[in-house]
Amino acid sequence: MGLSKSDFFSEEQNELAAMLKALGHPARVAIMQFLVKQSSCICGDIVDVIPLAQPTISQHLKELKAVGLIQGTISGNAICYCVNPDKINFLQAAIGEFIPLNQACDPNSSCC
Amino acid sequence: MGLSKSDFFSEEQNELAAMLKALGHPARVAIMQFLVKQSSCICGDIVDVIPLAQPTISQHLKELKAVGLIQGTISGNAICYCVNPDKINFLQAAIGEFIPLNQACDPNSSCC
DNA sequence: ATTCTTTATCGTAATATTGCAATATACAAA
DNA sequence: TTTGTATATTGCAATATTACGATAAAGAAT
Repeated sequence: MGLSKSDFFSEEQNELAAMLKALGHPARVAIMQFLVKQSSCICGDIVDVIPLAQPTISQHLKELKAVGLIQGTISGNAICYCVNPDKINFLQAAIGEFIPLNQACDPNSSCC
Repeated sequence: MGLSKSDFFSEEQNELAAMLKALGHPARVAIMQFLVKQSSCICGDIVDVIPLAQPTISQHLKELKAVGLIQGTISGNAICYCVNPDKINFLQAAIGEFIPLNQACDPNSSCC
């Protein structure tokens, strides 16, 4: 159906999935990397760095903003985007929970 | 177009995005959480835990397997899935790089 | 006021994803 | 060999995503 049965899953599962999904596109990964590299939020030149049309970039930024991974504030003419470290920390911790602490069989064993 | 211009982006960007995308669905998040909770790869009962039809679960497992996040080995009749900690570690490190080290403006400043 | 610059929105075509019923495959058990 | 159990594949309908041209909106600069 193309629609996930998000009603069943928990709030946490849905939010985590939404954030991961937002990052699950090379253009958005590239945007994040660029913003971090700037180490400041003097922005507006993302379009020059990524070979996608301006409306497309705007759309990708919107998606990253929607899940809180980046923030944008109006600065006169331009808009100033920067990464929200809190969300990244949350993501990193959530991913860390996917590491099995005491996995009974290691990936090289006969089982896995 | 629905097709990302993945030719432009680097191998790393594409691979990272693919892994994040694979996790970007609540059902697949739930599968990962279940596999980790098992702390062993005695599997086969994922279908009982997640309210999706067996072919749908199989498809989700296939996607997680395709990016290497999980591994499955045939164990007689059933198939034994378990998490690949290496890939999780890779992901966690990659996400960590999204944290701005010396961001010139903090999210509460006038800028961001 | 007009023009330029920057970002957002709308509309839309191409493609991808999600979900499942039906069916296939593969091994185990009887 | 037949039956049962576990997983995969196929086919398809519903929906979502991606990309971009055209256009709008909003402030800056002249």
